[in-house]
Amino acid sequence: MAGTKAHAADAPRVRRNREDEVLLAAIDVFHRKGYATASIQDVADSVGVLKGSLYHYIDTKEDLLARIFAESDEQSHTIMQEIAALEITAVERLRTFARTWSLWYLENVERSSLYFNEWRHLTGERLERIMDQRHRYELYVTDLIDAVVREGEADPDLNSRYAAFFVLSAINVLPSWYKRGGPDAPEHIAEVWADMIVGMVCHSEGRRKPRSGGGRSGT
Amino acid sequence: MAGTKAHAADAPRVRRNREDEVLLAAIDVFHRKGYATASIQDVADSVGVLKGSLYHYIDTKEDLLARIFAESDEQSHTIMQEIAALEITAVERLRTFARTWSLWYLENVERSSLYFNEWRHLTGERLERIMDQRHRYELYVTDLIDAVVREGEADPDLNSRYAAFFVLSAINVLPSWYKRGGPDAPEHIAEVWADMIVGMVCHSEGRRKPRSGGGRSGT
DNA sequence: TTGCCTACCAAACGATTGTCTGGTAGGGTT
DNA sequence: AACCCTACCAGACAATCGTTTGGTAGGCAA
Repeated sequence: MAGTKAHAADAPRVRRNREDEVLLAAIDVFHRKGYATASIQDVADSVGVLKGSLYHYIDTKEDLLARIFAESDEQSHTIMQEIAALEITAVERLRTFARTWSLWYLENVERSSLYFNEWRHLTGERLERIMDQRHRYELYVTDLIDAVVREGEADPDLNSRYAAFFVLSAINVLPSWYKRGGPDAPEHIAEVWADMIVGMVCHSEGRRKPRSGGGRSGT
Repeated sequence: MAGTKAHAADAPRVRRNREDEVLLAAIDVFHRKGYATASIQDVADSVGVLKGSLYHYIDTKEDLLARIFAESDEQSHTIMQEIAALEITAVERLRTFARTWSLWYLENVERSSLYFNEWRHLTGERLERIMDQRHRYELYVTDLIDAVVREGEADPDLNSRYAAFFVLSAINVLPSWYKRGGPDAPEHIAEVWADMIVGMVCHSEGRRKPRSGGGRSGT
């Protein structure tokens, strides 16, 4: 209960684990200046430490970026599992996917902006892993939309691959528009976004059924 | 007819104006490596010139980026005027906007990718001009969607600002997905994209009318 | 022929970069 | 008291960066 490292728990309460502090500072700095433009110096300044000292916690600058991404990957994996566990219609699954995901992006603007804008700066195996992850997302959404079509809730002529791109685009760009402290709560925006996405997929030429009352419906 | 500079016309026909050559090389290099990561050296290598020699054509590295953007701005301004000149329904205007714009992005992937990914690296007045332009686009699309609502082709409860974001997102992200030489022609993709966008805006709760036969319809 | 202008080379500049090395203060363990 | 380990400092490292300067080959005009 006192944390994994016993002696670290005695440090002043206000200071979290220094390693986390470095990660958080890096997220902020990389988000504001861009990974390539931001320097290790900037991150060190933000933490309040000489730049050389950072190498006590990280191996390289790219390693710092990769670690941020790893955290994001972890959290997104959790979200995906939660959605997968729900027993609901394909349409409702799509809606849940859109809403949950939009909300997460809105609540983690910096992290998700980094994920979309700076992934090019990874190299080798780490780059491949990111691109794999991205590809799996596309497939997941494509399958989801195919399922919606199979349920008869969308136009059978809908190109599910394109539709998936469209849906992902709309969600992914959220963090680049959103400014914190706007008039609308993130929850509200996420709801609207989910509506638009489901509407876009399901609008098919007059074939739409009324929205099933929130519960599940038989296939 | 021999070009603006008489003596330049005698240069080997295969070599275009060197200034254009520099711009094209910069577009390619900045697109591949990112503005911050790419060096003036890289651009010079691509042109086949020492890096110092580039400063015969440009003032600074940022100036080079800004000049690329200026070209893009010019072309987009032309497109906007062409669309504005058409006398068509708001829905068809939206569709035309989406189709034309999508197509332009698909045919100018490098240029438009730069426009979306590297605009942060401009400073001062040039940055402000870009952000102004961006803002004007949002307003234009918002107004367009309001017009669609006023025509009764979309749900009156539709939040036109959000819908505009959504539409712009979907279009803007196109160049980051598209790979040249894929199975589908850019024209086809643009058509599909326009359909999805119009569908998303117009799907409003069963109020949709059949698509007006391509011509104009009275208000 | 003389002179100018364009287009480029060759070489250097100061600044900044990511990273490494060696040292050390201080708390914890033995 | 002796030792070790973590967390950091101080300072240097080579490399790379954008940019500048001075020079020059060659075509064009007078």
